[in-house]
Amino acid sequence: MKLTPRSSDYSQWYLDIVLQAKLADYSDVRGCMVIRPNGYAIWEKMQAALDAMFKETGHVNAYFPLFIPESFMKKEAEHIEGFAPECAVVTHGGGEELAEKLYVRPTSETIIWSTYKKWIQSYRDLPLLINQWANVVRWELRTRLFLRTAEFLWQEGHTAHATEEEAKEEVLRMIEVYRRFAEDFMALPVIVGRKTESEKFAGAKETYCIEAMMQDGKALQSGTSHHLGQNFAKAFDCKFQTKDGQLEYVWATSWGVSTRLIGALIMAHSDDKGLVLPPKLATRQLVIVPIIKGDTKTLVLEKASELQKQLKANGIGVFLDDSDQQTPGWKFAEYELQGVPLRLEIGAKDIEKNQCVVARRDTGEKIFLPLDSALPENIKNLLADIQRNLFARALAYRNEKTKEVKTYDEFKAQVEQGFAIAHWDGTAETEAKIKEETKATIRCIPTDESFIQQYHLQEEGKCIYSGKPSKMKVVFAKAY
RNA sequence: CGGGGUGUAGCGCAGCUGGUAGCGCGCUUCGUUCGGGACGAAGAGGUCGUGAGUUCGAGUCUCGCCACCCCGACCA
Repeated sequence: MKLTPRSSDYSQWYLDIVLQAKLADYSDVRGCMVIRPNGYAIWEKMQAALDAMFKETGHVNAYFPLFIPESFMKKEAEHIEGFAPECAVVTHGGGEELAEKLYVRPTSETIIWSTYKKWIQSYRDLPLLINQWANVVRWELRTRLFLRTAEFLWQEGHTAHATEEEAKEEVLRMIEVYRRFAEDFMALPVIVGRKTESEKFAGAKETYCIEAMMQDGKALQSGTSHHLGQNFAKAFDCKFQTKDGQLEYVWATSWGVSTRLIGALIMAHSDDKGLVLPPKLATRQLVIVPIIKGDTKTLVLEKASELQKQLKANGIGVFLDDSDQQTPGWKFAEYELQGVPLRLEIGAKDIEKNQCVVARRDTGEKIFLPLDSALPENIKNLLADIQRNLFARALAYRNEKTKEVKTYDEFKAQVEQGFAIAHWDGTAETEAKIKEETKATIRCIPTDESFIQQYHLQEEGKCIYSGKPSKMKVVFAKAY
C-alpha cells in the first residue's frame, strides 16, 4: 500500500505511483498496458490542448489504416532497417495466409506517403498539413508502463511541402508547439535541439526534439519533429508540378508525441505521497472533503454542495467526495496519491467562522479562505500559482543538475546524476565510444537561444573524449 | 537475447524435516465513528501457474513447460 520512497528506488517508486494512483495496469498481453480512467483523463487533457494547438497552426485531422503492406515498409531503406526488428506482422486473415504480409504500423510515414502520392499533383495541392491520433505497435524487448509499451497512443503529424525551406519551417514550428505544450501545460522545462546523425529518426534528414530531465537526473525524449527531406516522396514517387511546369519531389515532415508524456509528467513532479498533477492537466483540480462530526452531516454536506456549484460555475474542475465510507484522513491520502492539485476541507467549525481550509498538493501548505464571492477567484489564483511553481521547481532542479564538464572524469561523474554539457568533436565514433563506456548519449545539439546563452554552448574548445577541436558544446545524459 | 526473481483468496504475503491451507489489507452485513490512511461484531471468498514423476499421501520433494516482473543490451 505504501509507496516505495523515491530516494530508495526511483524505478519502483515510479511504478508504485502508476499502479496505486490507478493510472495504468498490466494487461494480459505481454508488454501492453491498460490505461485506466485516471491515466486516460490525463491523456484526454493532453489531446485537447495539443489538438487545439495543431488546429491553430493550420493542421487538420485524418485517419489512416492500422495495417501497412510489407512492400510499402520496404520502400524506404533506412526506414525498414530501423523499424523492421520491432514490428508485429500479420500473416493470416480470414483463415487464409495473406498473399502479402501486413505490418501493424510502428509509425505511418509509408502508408501516408503512398496515399499522398494520389492527392498531390500540383503546387496548388501544397502544403498538406495532416495530423492523426492513433495507436502504434513496436515490439519492444523491455517495456515499462507509459515510458515504453508494445502498443502506445500518440499523434503523428505528416506534412507535405513544395520547398525545403517551407518543410524546415514546419519542423521548427512544430517542435516549438511541443516546447510550449511541455512548458505551459505539463510545467516541464525542456531543451529544444537537434539529434545527432546516429540518434535521428530512421528515414529522416534531421530530427529535432525536446528533452526533459526527470527527478533522477536522467533524460526523457518527450517529442520529436523530423525533417524527412524528399526521402519518402522519392520512395513513393510523389511529385508535384511547380508554377513554371517543372516536376519536383515533395518535401516532407513528421512529428509526434505519445502517451509517454504521461510518464514524463509523473517522473518530473511527483513525490513520496504520489502523483502531482499540474492544474492544467488535471480533470479534478480540487476535491472537497466534508468533515462531519456528530449531527452536523446535513449542514456540512449542504454547504459542500453549495461550494461545489459555486466553483463549478466558475470553470474549476471540482469533485465532491461526500461518501461516508471513508474517513477524511483516508480521503486526504487518496487524493494526494492521485495528484489532485487542491483539497478543500469544510466542517461545522469552518462554517461557523465562514471559512474553509485549502491544502496545496505541491507544497502541502494549508490556507484558510473566506467563504465569499471571491472564493472562485482565490482558488483560480492558487491553481495558477501551483502551475507556475511546478515549472519553477522543475527548472531549478534541472539547472542544479546540469553542469558543464571539462574533463572526461568529471563527465563520467556528472552523467551519473544529471546532464553534462561538454564539447564534442562531431564524430559518430566518439559518440559511440562515450555511449559504450558511460551509457550516456548526446541528447541533443541545442538550438534554443536562451539555453545556448546560459551555458555558452557556442564557444570553441576541445572534445571531452578525443581532445580534437570542437565548435560547440552539446548535452549528454543517460536517457530512458 | 543475457542476468536475477516471482507464481498460494481481489491485492500483499506466510506455509519448517511431505499429513489435505493460513495471516494482513480489501470485500459483504450491522452498529459506532469522521480535522491525516477509524473501531467492534458477524460473514463470503482458494482446481496452491501448468504437466509429468516419487509417495499410502505433494502447496511442500524431482524433472519439464508456461507466464509475468525487475536489472541490462535495442528503442519514443
